[in-house]
Amino acid sequence: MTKYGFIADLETFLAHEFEAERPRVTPERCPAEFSGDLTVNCFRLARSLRNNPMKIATRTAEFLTQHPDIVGAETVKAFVNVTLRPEALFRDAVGDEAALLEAARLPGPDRRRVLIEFSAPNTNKPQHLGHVRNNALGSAMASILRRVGHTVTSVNLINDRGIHICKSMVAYQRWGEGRTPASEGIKGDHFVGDFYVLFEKEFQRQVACIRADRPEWRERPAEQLFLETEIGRTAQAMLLAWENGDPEVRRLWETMNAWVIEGFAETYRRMGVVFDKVYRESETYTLGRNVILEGLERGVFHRTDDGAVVIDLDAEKLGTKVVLRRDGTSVYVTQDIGATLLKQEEFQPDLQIWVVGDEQVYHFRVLFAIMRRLGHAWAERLHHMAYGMVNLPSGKMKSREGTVVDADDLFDEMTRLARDATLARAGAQAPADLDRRADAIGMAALKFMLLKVNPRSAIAFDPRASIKFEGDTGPYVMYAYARIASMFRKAPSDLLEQPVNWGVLGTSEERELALRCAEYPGALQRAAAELDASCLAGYLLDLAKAFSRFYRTCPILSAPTPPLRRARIELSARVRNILRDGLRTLTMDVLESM
RNA sequence: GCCCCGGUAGCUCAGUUGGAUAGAGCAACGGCCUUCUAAGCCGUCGGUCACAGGUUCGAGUCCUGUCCGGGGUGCCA
Repeated sequence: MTKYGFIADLETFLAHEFEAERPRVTPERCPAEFSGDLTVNCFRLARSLRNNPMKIATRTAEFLTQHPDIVGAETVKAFVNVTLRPEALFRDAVGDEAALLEAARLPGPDRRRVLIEFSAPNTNKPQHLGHVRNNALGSAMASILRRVGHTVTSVNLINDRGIHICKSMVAYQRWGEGRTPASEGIKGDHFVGDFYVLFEKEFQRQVACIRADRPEWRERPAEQLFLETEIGRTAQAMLLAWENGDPEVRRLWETMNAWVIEGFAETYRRMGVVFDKVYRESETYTLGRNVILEGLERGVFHRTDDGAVVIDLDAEKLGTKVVLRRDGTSVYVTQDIGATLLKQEEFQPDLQIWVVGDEQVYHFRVLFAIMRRLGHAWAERLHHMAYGMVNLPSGKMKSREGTVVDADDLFDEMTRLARDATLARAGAQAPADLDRRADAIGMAALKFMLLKVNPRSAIAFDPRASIKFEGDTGPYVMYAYARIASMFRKAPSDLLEQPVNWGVLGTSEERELALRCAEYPGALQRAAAELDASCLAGYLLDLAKAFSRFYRTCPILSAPTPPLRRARIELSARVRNILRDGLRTLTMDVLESM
C-alpha cells in the first residue's frame, strides 16, 4: 500500500518514545472542515502504545512539526491534522506510477488459489435481471481477486437437468412442430423459454380443471397438484426416461440444451463474462450419492425408519437434513456435495466461493457443515457470497406475472438509451464507432448500477430512475477518463518529455486528487478482502469526482507556466491510469472519446 | 415458533478494527459553456441514523429488547 514517508519515521519515533512495540499508523483523510491533508488518529494508537491519547497526540504533533516533509501539524482533541510540503505529498502519493498501480498486489504468502462459482443458470429459460446481478458480481469479484494477486478459477455450473428442464421438453414435443430457433429467428434460450411458458399455461389450466372437480383441493398450492395433472405426470415420466437414458428423450434434451446454451453464450458475450471451466449438472449430480453411502458406513449420516438418509445438524442449529430421499435419489445438497468435491479435486483451491442469492444461505450452511463432518480440512474455507434480490418498484419479479426483466431486452434498452445520449451530445456528425460506444456505455451503466451497492442489500430496480448516465454512474467515471484522454491527444508531444517538478502543485483540488489516487491500492485490497466490489466502485466515483473538480478549477494544458502544465498533466495521467485499471477490474470498458 | 439479512434525507444508497459537526447521487430550486468534452462544476433545500435501554472518554457502528420489511426453516432447486 502507498505509504507516506513521514509515517515510517513517526512509527519509529512513537515506539521509542513510549517504549512500546512499533505501532502501525494508518493516516486518515483530514475532513474538509479542518485544515490539513492527513490525520493521525491518536485515539486509535492509545491501546497499542498503552498511553493517554492526548499525550500521544502532543508528542506526535511535536515530532511531525519538525519533520522535513511537513509544514504544519495541528492537534484537535487527539487528532493530529498534518499538512505536508507539496513536494513530499505528491512524491509520496503519486510520484511513482508503477508502484501506485502495483501496490495492491498481495505479498506472495497472502496469495491464494481461489475457485469462484457464479451464474449457474437453468437451461429452461433465458436469463433475467437477477442473473445479470449474479454475473456482474461474480465476474467482477473474480477480476478483483485476480488483480490483487490471487490465482482465480471462475466456474459455471449449468443446471441442465431436472423436472424444470423436462417441462420445456414436454411442451416442445406437443407444440413444437419441428420449429427451431433458426427457423423462427429467435435466440435459443428465448425459444426454449417460450415452451416453458406454454407448459406452465397448460399446467395451470389443468390445475383449474382439477380444482373444479375436487373442491377439497382448492386450497392446495398448484405445485402439490403437479402429479395430479396429466401434463405433470408426463413431465415426471420424461424425467425418469431421461435418467434411464432413453435415447429419444436424451436426443431431444441434447438438442434443446444446445439451443439454450448457445443463447447464453450470446448473453455472456455481451456482458463480457468468461468462465475458465463449465460444469454441467447432468455430469455431476450423481457424484454425491457415493459420498453419502460411504459416510453412512462411517456414521456421519444415519438412516431413518422410513428409509431416508439424514444428518443431524442440531449442534450447528441447522436441524436435521435429508441427504438421500426414501427412494434413494439425491436432493439438491447431495448434488452440491459431489460438485464441491469434484471442484476441490480438480483445482485444489485454498478457497471456494459461491456467488448465489441470499435465499440459499441455509443450503450453504448445511453444505459446509456436512463437508466439515466428512472431515475435510478445507471445509473451513468454503464461502457463500450471498447477495440480495433485485426487486422492481412493483415488488418482486415474478415470471408467472410477466414482470421479469429479461437480460437481453435490458441490454438492448441500455444500449439504445446510450446511443441516443451519445447522439444528442455529438453535434452535427455522429461518431464512426457509435455502436461500440453505445455498447460500452450501456453495459457500464448497468453493471455499475449493480456493483456500486453492497452485495448484501436487495436492489430496487426502477427502470426509469436506474437507467441514467449522470451522477453516480459508470458513464460518469468513463467520462472523466475520456476527458483526460482527450487532453492527451491535444497535449504538445514535448510537454510529456519534460521532467516533473511536483513542488509547483499545491491547490486544494490538486492535493485532494493526489491523496485520492494514493488510496487506490487500499480500495482494491479492501474490495478483495471483503468480497465487495462496491468498495472499488465507490472509490472510482470519488476519484472521478475529485478529478472533475480539479479539471474545472485548474487549467491544465493552458496553465500559466510550463512546469505547472507538466505537473498537472502528469497528475492527470495518474488519474487516467487508475480509472482505466479500476473500470477494467470491474469488467467495464473505457472509451477514449465520449 | 425458531434462524438469517436489512431499516440512515422525499427516492436510491455510502458511512473502514467504535472516533471530529452523519455524507453522495437523484428529485426540486438557483447559478456557470468566448476557456483543455456541460454525460460536467458550484450553490440552496432536505436527518428523532426505526424505537427503547445498556456498554464506553466517545455509538449510525458493539450488546439486549421491541416494532417494521425481506428470506429461510429434514426428502423443491
